[in-house]
Amino acid sequence: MSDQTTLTDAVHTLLKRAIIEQALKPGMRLPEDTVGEQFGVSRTIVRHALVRLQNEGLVDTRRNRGAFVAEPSLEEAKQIFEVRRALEAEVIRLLVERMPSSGFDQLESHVRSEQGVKGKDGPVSIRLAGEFHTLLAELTGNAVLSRYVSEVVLRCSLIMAMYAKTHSSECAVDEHSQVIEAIRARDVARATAIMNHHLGAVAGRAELENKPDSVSSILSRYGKELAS
Amino acid sequence: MSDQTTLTDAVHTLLKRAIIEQALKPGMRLPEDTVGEQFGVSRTIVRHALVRLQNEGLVDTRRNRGAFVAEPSLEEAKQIFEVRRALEAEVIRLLVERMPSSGFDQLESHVRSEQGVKGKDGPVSIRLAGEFHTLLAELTGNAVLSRYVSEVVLRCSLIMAMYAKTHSSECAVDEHSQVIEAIRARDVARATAIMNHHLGAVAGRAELENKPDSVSSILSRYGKELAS
DNA sequence: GGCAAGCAAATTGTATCCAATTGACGCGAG
DNA sequence: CTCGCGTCAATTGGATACAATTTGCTTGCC
Repeated sequence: MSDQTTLTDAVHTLLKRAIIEQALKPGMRLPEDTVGEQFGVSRTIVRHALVRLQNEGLVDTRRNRGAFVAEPSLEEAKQIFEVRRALEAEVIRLLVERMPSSGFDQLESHVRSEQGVKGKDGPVSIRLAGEFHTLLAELTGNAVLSRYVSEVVLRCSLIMAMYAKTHSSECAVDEHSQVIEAIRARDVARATAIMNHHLGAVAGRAELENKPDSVSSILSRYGKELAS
Repeated sequence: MSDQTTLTDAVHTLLKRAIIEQALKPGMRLPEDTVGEQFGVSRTIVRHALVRLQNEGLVDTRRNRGAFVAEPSLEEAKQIFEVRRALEAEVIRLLVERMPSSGFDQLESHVRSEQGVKGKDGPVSIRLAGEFHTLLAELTGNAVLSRYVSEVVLRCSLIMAMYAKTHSSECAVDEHSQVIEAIRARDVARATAIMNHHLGAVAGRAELENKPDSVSSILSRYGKELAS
């Protein structure tokens, strides 16, 4: 997968990183030829990359209008967090049951990386916070689960980019350590509780900000009057 | 989504149906221009559809080699069932909590459809059995969850196509009814237990059939002798 | 008879080209 | 002054053409 280095993969990866690091902000347009000439490839490539990003829920495309960085509505955000909670609970259950031998080392090493950028709210911090969860999922050895977790984590990054003022990474790192410890102690209930609290805090921080809901979701409540 | 009727969507849908109904069997090649001229569209469209199918795990593509209907290994199959169990457990939890008003009617109506084709092991039976689970997921109102369930259900259909002699739909229909009843009674534990048993039976049936494993996975056990 | 090198066919990877749809601007009527 | 309509630029949707890579087969050599 990684060495299957077609141009489409490269563009896809770059765009993905640009989106989750908030270089490309939600709602921003992504014209195919602009992106294409930026990377020095043709529209065909960009198009394929955009199709994949759309499947991952990171961009929305509207027919004959173009692609935009996705703007998840609050409703969508809730759904994503709901799924994420369920998936990560499964991850924890599996890890308590069968954490690979080098697993804890990798996790602790990652947490140290996170602590290394503690305080800075830059893009690196955001990416690392997400990658902790992705790493956790990969350690289950279940590629399907890992892919899904990766997707929802990325979309959550996008949500935080929209609805949270700051990523507040300091509490996250602590909770990451606590999760590791609970898993090491084979305490499913505690690990799940911490994880739920962790995600709940993140989700709550997002929802408390009274950012305007997406336009389409607002108008959908008024559209019925014109439906006849 | 449905009225965004681009050609890519159409081809994607058709190929998907052809695969899960086993008209296209696992391992079968899907050359872009063959498929293209079959549907009367250009390779561009087919390629987009194939990219999407690959993301859904229904086809494998190898660089400069082409696309093949996926042949999930037993390992992959186990992973998919693992994720499916977790996702469907979440579906049940959510439905017990917030089943929409017309939900039970839709479910019972669907089960009646399934009973209508009872006994026939044709493609229709396979599709309906899967759609029950998809419908269940859609009733949660969570589009993300619904999409993931839909994906794993489809991949499970593919797995059954490879590893199970018959789809044995008669027990499935019964268990579907039992799940509905348990949800109606708001009994999460029972509903989950039935669902796990249901999926376990399906998975077990797949593994007990000693169908040949995928070629690469078989040969990997013999390759060592020639490896030097 | 088996094996390696090389050639030819098939298939994908990428770029370019034409057509169709959309949004915006400007003009004129009320 | 505002609203509706027509034209036009911009952008995507789709098809075709060319290049690169792989595969299988043929051929010649050992």
